[in-house]
Amino acid sequence: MKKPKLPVCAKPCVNSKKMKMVFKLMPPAGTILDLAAFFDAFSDPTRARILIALRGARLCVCDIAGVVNISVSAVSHQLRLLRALRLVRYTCKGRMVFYELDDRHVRKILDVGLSHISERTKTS
Amino acid sequence: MKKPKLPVCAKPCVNSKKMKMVFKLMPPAGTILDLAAFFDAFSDPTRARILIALRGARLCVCDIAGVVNISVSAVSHQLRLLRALRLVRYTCKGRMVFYELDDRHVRKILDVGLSHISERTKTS
DNA sequence: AGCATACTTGAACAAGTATTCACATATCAT
DNA sequence: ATGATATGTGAATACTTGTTCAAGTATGCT
Repeated sequence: MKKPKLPVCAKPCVNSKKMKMVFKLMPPAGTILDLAAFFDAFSDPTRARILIALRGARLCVCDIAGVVNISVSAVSHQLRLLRALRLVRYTCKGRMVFYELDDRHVRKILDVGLSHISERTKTS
Repeated sequence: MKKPKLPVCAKPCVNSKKMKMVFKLMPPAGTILDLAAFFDAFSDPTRARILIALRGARLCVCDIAGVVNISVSAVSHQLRLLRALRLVRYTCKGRMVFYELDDRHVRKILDVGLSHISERTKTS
């Protein structure tokens, strides 16, 4: 009777100690989803333009539309998302609504992103 | 004969000096597109998990699939995108390919994003 | 009150994309 | 060489999403 082979793991490369260690470092699923949603706010060119514009000054919806060169409606839709994710804050003055970046993280992310881009274009 | 009214701007709120000033601060269109594409890499939950996993250690495709709990094929497709955007680097060891984060910006962005999330969840 | 302005919102369509499946390539073991 | 392992890739499908259009709220002006 042939001695049965030792049960070889179907995928020798997986289940390594390293993998388990990394797995333990992973944040909970909810955190990852929030993180992805947070970055998603920056991932659309229109929203990126809006955020960069707001990095320069506090602006009303109308001015944002002008700077970004897109319809007021489209801006409003995007601002709704940015509001929900707490990337922007707003204050009402009569019928006008002024938007600004919500906190330092947003500005920091924009800065790091922009410097990443400028370094990339320099080296390639 | 009635004196004609001064030509009032159709939208009084636009064309303000502030808007023009902000407009001049805007980076060129290409830069914005690159920036959005860069953040887009972080905006998918799967890619976010991959990047966070790689923040913990250098991993082969198989291990990434294990940690992220998704098919190897799906991981490979995402890695292709991450490679194209230069967010990850790889080195071959035989038939295995090890991936790691490409530069400090990527790690920094993940860190700032995670701290944004943790502060948000604390205050709300 | 009546009208214009500033902004918001819901529905619908178009465009983009993440995953799956099947197959291809390449390396290692026997 | 043969088979198994590790990864890459093209096509197809299902899902997501950004913009537009039309209509709705709310504030200010005369």
